[in-house]
Amino acid sequence: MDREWNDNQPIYRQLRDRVVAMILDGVLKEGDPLPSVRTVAAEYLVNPLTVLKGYQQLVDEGLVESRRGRGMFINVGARSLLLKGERQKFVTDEWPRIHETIQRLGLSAEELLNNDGAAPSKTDEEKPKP
Amino acid sequence: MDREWNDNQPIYRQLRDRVVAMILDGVLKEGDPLPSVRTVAAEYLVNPLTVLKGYQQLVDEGLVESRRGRGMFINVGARSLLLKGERQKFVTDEWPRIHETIQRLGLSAEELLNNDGAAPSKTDEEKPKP
DNA sequence: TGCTGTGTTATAGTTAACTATAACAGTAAA
DNA sequence: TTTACTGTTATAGTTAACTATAACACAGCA
Repeated sequence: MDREWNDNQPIYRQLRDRVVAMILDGVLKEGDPLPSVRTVAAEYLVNPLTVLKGYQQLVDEGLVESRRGRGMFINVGARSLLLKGERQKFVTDEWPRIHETIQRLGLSAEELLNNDGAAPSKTDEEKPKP
Repeated sequence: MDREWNDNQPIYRQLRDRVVAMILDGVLKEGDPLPSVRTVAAEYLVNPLTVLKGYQQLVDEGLVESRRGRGMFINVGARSLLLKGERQKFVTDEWPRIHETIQRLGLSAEELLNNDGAAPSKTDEEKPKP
């Protein structure tokens, strides 16, 4: 049903990324509680410690506050903090490599960015480098 | 000096990806020998077994042929085989996730395409979702 | 108080990735 | 043959990620 887990990345980081995505998408707002460690562990058939590790990462980043006995809650300013940090990280760390790959494969970055997830255009199959 | 290794991915797969990139870029052509296992291991301060594992992957993909005592050589048709396979993999497996991230961060195509690794443009810092 | 839900810590075991060290096996050239 | 490269296999140890199981600590509510 769900695409579940990606083999390229440790689960705890994928968990962290999901929460980040939910904050950016506005699904989780400041003050909202995160789904409990045990709940998530049960739902995704994962060890509670793995979930905790992902959540701890969020605490370390100042995005989430942990209150023993109560739960974990989104901090105020979490979203704007993320918009700065994640943009920075993406643009300087990830995009350059991605862009390189796109060019190497002879794909058009423009086309990919404008397509809303539609099928890729099937242009030249062979295009030997000069 | 070099960006060396990326922590998100096992070294042997990064090695595999580098060779793939060299093939796509035409740095390594059909029939060319790969740099020897021991050479690479020494140059990158990595265990020979790790290099071998990366190379074996290429053999399994039919991109490279191993000749005991001689070396490892790029197969004929390796590049065109890659152009098909890697494009497919990128467009269907990797790009959707990337595209999602870009939209989530509210990044624009312009921003990404114009920057050649320069500083990101500082547009709207806050842009709450509806 | 007792119960149930939170986060947290402790202990211990498995697997994949990586490492060190060494030996084996084939090719080619001096 | 000897030397010096190749790829390959064997043995064994470390670390990070993940797992199972259990207990501890705190909050809130009946």
